[in-house]
Amino acid sequence: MPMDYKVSGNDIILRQPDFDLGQTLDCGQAFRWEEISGGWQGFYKDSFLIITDEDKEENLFRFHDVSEEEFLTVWASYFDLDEDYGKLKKRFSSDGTLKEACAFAGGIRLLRQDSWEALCSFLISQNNNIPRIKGIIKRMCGLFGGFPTAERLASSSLDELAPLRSGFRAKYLLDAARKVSSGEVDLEELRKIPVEEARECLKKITGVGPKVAECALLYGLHRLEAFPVDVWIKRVLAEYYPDGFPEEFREVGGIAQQYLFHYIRKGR
DNA sequence: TTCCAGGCGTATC
DNA sequence: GATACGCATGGA
Repeated sequence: MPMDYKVSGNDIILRQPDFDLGQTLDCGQAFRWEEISGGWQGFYKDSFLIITDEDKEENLFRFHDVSEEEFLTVWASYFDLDEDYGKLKKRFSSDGTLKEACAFAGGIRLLRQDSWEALCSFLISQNNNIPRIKGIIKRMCGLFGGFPTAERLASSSLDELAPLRSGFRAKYLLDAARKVSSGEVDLEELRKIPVEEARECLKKITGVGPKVAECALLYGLHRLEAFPVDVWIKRVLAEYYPDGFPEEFREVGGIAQQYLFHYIRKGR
């Protein structure tokens, strides 16, 4: 499916069905986006973006002050524009619950986030709520002048992280920073190896259990077979899938999970 | 005031 | 291997 976009002055105009900014950027997968008039602003690594709805009827979006090269090399990947979500949703529609979830919020896309940032984000997410997760990450970026690299974080102390008010999670961040910066956990390598091995490798980090490992795999490494189960997904599984989640969707279970998560929280 | 939040480490059985 | 409890913080 060729990408449908054009250059407009300093901006890029994209035509993209199956894409809703709020549903995608505020559904608990990424925590560095904030709503502005007509759209959203946020970061991928150090790249800043303002993206607005250009024409909702026509599925048009405006990427502000973005060169064609930056659009193609950074944002097209970040927003997963190569994936045909229409086709995915069609596939999911053979299941009644998933059909409902996709009908409720069919504009969700699975972002291809930075692996290190996603790992940190979901370490912070544990036993926490979304507004506070955002607050902690915002304070972290403020403290370090952008999202800190693993190396930078590894060279800091618990005292330095105190202003984050991240509670017991601060020590987890430091352990992750040490193991990633030393190469003991090689995040990029985890894209290639069998998912079960990648899971076990991530769990070497203190504070990474089953849930955080799945989130790091899905949101940071785009391992679509990862299926994070939190309290909300537990409710979905208990209520709608008492015999287990359908095996036929397992290879893209992470995307299905994203629709279901949003649906159970906001959709009924 | 008490409960809960995209859990995990530890102790105990 | 299963289950119970504490953990930092702050909003509801």
